Amino acid sequence: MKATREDLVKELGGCGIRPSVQRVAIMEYIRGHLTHPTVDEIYEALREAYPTLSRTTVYNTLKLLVDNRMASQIETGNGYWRFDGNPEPHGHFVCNRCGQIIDFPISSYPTCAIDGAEIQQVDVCARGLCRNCIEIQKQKIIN
Amino acid sequence: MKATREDLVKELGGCGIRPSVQRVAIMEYIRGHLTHPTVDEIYEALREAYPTLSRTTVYNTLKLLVDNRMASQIETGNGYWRFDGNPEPHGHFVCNRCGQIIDFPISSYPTCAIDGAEIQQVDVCARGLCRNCIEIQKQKIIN
DNA sequence: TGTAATTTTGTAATGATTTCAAATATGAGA
DNA sequence: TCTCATATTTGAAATCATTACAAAATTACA
Repeated sequence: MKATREDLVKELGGCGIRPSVQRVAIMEYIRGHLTHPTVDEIYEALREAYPTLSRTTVYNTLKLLVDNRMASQIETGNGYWRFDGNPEPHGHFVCNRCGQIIDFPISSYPTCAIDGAEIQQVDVCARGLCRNCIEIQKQKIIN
Repeated sequence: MKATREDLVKELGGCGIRPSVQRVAIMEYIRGHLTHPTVDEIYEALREAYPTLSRTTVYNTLKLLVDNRMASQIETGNGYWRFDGNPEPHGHFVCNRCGQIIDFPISSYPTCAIDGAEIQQVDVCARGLCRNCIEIQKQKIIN
C-alpha cells in the first residue's frame, strides 16, 4: 500500500523535519520509485511538477533523509550516489559493468561488533556481473 | 610474514600484469599498510622513494589491482576512495563522524543469489559512531 | 500584519578522478 | 647488443558530481 502524503508529512514530523512541499515531494518520489535513483534522476523527474525546484534542495533533502534513516545512500563506485527509499532490510547487488543495482533479501545479517562503537546500519553489497552483462561479455569473446 | 618483492612480482605475473617498479611498489605499500589509505596517502608516501611517480599511475595501478581482486576499494561516503590490500575476508566499520575505518572479522557471509548473475565479491559495511566520536558527542551535549 | 527564523534557489567554487598525448621503459627478435 | 613495436608512465588539462554561500522566498507565530 502506497503511503499518502499525509503519512509522509507525519513521518517527517516524527523526525523533527518540517514537511515542506519539496521535502514531501522528494520523499514521495523515493518511496514510490525503488529504482535507486541518482540525485539527477530525482531532480529531473520532479522538475515537471515543481519547476522552481533546485538541485541543491534535492541534495539537502536527501542528506536530511539519510541522516534520519528515512533513506539510504548507495555508493556505486561510479563516482556518484544512488538513493534508496525502501525501508525494508535488503542487500544490493551492483553490476560492475552496467552499474545497475538489484535488491535481494537477506535472511540473516552478519554480526558486527566493534569495541565501543554504536552501529547504526549494516550494508551488504554484492558486486559482479548481471545476467545481461555476462551475455555481452560472451559475445565479445566469440567475435 | 611479510611478502617479499619477489612474491609480489609472482602474484602480479599470475594475473598477467607486468610487474613494473611502480606497480610492485604500490602493491607492496597496500599490503604493508592495512590502514585503508587514500590515493593521495599512497602517492605521498611513495613519492620519497619514487620522485617521478605520478598520481595517474597510482590511480591506474589501483584500478588494475582492484579489477584483478588483489585489492579492494572502499566507498567512504566522503567523496573519495580508500583502498584495502588485506586479502583476508573481513568487514568494515566506517565512522560516520570521523570517517575512520575499522576492520572486523566475519564468521558467515549472508547468501546473495541473484538470478543469472555472477557474484564476484560481497562487501559488508557497518556504519555508525566509533567509541571516540560517541565521547565527543556526549561532551557536546553537556556543554 | 510584522518580524524572525527556516527553507529554497541559483550561481560559483571545490576537488577527487579521468582523459589524453607525449615521453619513457620494456621485451622479443635479429 | 641493437632495433623496433608495444606497454607503461607522466603531467597537465578537463570533467563533473557535490558543496558552499548569499540572496530571495516562505513559514510560524505573536
